[in-house]
Amino acid sequence: MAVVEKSPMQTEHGRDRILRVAANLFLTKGYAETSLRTIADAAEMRPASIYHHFDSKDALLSEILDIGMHAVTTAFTAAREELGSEATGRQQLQAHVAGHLRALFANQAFTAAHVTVFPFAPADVRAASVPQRDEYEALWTDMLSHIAPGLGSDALRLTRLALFGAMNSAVQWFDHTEGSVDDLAATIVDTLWHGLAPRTGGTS
Amino acid sequence: MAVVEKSPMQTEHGRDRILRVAANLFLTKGYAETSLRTIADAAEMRPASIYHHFDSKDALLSEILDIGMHAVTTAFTAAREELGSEATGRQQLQAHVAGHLRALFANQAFTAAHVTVFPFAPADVRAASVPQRDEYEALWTDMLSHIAPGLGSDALRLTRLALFGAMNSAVQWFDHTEGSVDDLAATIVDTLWHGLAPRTGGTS
DNA sequence: TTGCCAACCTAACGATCGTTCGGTAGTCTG
DNA sequence: CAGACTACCGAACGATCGTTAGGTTGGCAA
Repeated sequence: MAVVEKSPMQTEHGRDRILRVAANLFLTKGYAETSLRTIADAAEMRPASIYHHFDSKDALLSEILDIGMHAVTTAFTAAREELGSEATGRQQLQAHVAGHLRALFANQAFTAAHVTVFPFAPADVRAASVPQRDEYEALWTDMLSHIAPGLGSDALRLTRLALFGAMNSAVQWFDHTEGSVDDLAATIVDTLWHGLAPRTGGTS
Repeated sequence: MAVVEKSPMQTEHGRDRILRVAANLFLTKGYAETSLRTIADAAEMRPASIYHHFDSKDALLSEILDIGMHAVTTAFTAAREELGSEATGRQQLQAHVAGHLRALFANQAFTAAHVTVFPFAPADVRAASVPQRDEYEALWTDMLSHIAPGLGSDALRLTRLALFGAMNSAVQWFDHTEGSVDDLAATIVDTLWHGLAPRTGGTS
């Protein structure tokens, strides 16, 4: 599996280590703001050594974005296949939100980098990632249009963007070692499903 | 009567022009990715001239962020004062969403820069903007907690983040010269207010 | 043992960065 | 007219950037 599931042990070597520390630095400091010398320091190497594993700084970022988008796409299709055909719309939504969140927390820097780093990535790198991003976006749009068929195209887009805004920001404040990711998913879905309108006769 | 429009005409000079072109460049290309030479080119100046108006590149960014946050904060309080005390929760929400959106489209680069540029701004600049950001965030949290008193603190935060995600992303796809900003606000509020659940039979 | 190759190193390259210094026009004041 | 001030400019500074050239090392294969 390309998905990084190793714990960040000191035993990690070479290529994988570069990828992990670079992803974290790109996420927290930004792409242009992170120099190869900083990456090399964090990976306990010299800058030149990075070029033994990657063609360029751009290629390194490109691979990081690939890993991240692959992780969430895999999570999405896995959630879909685990759902029975009799699942309600809300159950489908919750399964996919939980899948996205789990992928987000399991591969933090790789997936989260898409939110913050992508917009400012060099044009070449950005262009290479666009098809994967569009594909993932389409998966969500498709699912949402099925479970909420009454929504217009603007409302559909806004719902997706609002949902992504809530999910992706969670990585910045939610402590997944304390709280349950499934509970978080339930809260997100619950809020989005019922809306803000005063509940007339809700249970619990 | 003299025309007092301050549209971004070619007649714009010096300081204001630097601010506007820099804000647009920071928004589209990123802070570190935009050099002072690029800004100077866009403002039809030489790089050294910028230092006649601003102490440093950081100071320039700091002022841009200030302008943007001031615009949305002003829009928020203006919307609140225009509301009568008998306004429903939904009317309050809609007025503030419309205010935020109008401020966003009127000062595009300045306000939008907060979304994309702020996270990677130099630590000093970021620290200087944090209080204003927190203040604006608190305005929304406070309002949301009043119009949806049933929400827990996590749900409240998620609602705010989802709302911001929807509103702030609009700047990237909504054409405010064609569609009405008020209609957009209505769509956002409608979606968030009623939720995704199949509507039972309520009137508009 | 010899040869090879992946992994890493030191040292330096040219380019670009933010910034500074010392000017020069134009305009307003007295 | 002299002086001051605003707005801008040309040219350069040191620092840092991504990148490359040319080693050195250790382990495995034959």
